[in-house]
Amino acid sequence: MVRSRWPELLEERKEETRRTVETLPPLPNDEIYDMIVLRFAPNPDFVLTLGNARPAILNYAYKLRYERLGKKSKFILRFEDTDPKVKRPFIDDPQIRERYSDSDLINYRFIIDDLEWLNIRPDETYIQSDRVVEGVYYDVARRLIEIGGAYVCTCPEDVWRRYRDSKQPCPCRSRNVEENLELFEKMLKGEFREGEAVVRIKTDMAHPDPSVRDWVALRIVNALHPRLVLKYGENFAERYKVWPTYNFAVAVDDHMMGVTHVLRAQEHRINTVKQSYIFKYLDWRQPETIHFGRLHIEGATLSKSKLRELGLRYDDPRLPTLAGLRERGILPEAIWEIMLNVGIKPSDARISLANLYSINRKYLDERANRYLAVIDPVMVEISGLSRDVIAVEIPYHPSHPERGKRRIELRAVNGKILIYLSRGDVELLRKRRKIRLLELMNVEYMGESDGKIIARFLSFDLEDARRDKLDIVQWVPAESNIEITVERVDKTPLTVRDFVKESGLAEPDLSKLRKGEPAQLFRYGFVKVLGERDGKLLLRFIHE
RNA sequence: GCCCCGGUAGUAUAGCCCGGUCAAGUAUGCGGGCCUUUCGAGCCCGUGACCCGGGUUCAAAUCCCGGCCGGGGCACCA
Repeated sequence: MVRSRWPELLEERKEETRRTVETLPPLPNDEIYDMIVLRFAPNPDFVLTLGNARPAILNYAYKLRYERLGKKSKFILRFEDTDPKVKRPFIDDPQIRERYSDSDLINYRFIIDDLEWLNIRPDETYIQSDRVVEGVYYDVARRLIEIGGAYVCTCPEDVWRRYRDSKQPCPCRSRNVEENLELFEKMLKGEFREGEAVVRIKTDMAHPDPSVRDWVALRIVNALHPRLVLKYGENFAERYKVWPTYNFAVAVDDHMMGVTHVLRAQEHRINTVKQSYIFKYLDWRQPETIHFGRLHIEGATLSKSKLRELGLRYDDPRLPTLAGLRERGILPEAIWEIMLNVGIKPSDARISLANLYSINRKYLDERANRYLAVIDPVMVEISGLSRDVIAVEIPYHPSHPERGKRRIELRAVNGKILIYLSRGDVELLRKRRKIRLLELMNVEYMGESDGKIIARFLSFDLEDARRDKLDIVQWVPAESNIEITVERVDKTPLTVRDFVKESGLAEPDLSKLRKGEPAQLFRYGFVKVLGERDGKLLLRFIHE
């Protein structure tokens, strides 16, 4: 459904971002590189959130920026899944698992889907767990050991911590190269258990930040990697118990993949320092690094672990995951615009919903056709008609007459027609006495009888309504209409199981919309079609 | 506690590197008006900010110092 709309979507967004992508400030030292290589490196322990959209979009935006400036540029997607224990790449939801089979572990697939939705298409994709199997990190570790830049440390963790805190080297630091190589091979063969041996990078035991002091490059993890198990089986996965730490894998990969610029969140600042030791030892050029602030969104957390704890489906429309926002009716163009707007400042940014909605509305307004619908309907009888049939033709979109009109017919019996109004508008009618029914006629309030509102026909003429400054309200014919239910995400707190729902009636034409398509209900707001349920059309409220 | 980074209107952002053109631009929000057969969109007007205190200078949002506030890091997580 979304896919069928995608082509035109693409065009529109390109038009929009083209300007802004080019207004991004140049990256440091961009002139010394023939090709600008950027990367987005998520951990597949959950789907992407709005927070991840910042590095994903910004990195990709720079790729586009340089390409448009006639410079070669490349965007790499790299899955950083080197901790099979603490950050297991898995969402344990059988319903989701059914949709994706075999070797495509769902998170990897979902992240690619999220990026595709944002129209981000990586030039290259790598998965670090594959590279572990290829031996990439082990090879570099051996080289570092050989040149004395790394050593195997067999101190118990608490013992080492004491050395570190007192800025003293531990005895392992002075082991010779041969011993270290031998110990490392023993690690790989499984002769040590988790915690018994690690490979450390020799840094500076007096470094002011204790975490920089001889940090761990590889360690033994006593857990099978879910992806390797799925792809190659347990026996195979069993062989890989030595895993690189984040900093080691990143330094190795950034270099081997030719990454020239790293744009990441400021929480990684100290990691740049840690990684610099590897670049120096191996005489590699360290990528230029830009750290931007963290992202917050009004009314939600962007912490993956907290989001997971909520126990909701990853694409629940209340969640600030990209999948959730997509379900909710936020368009990828809006996410792009917000991210480009926020930019690469080092300070944190808090996105307000009003802002997000306003940007989203800009794109939605173009696309969404207009429909008549009433919430909490009240029947109104209008008398005084002299025709038997009253027909109106309402354009689908006020700014796009080329989209055509649909015809709505009302039959009068004994000069009377029946329609529905929203309860709120009935109040308006009582108060103002006279009102205009959108595209239809002007009526006057006469009273009530049998729970029915009685009104009298005044005229068809719009000019009369204008002259008398009548309020214009939407209506639905009593004789032909469909039932609708609207799920209000905006009114549903995360702690509540069921969505707040509103029910009403709409003109029959609304049911022609396909699943996933947006619409605007006059004077109500933008909605998205979810499909039919219990004989009613289920809609999701997006925003006003 | 230690170490980094930051602080422009309600929110986001431009300007800060290379002091004057900034009595600070833009978007959104809010108030008002116009337009429109929607309380949507569009158009117009208005509202509203340089964290505080010192210093340097003829001149500081921009440079320096101190304070305050906010964020991040201090893992065999990423």
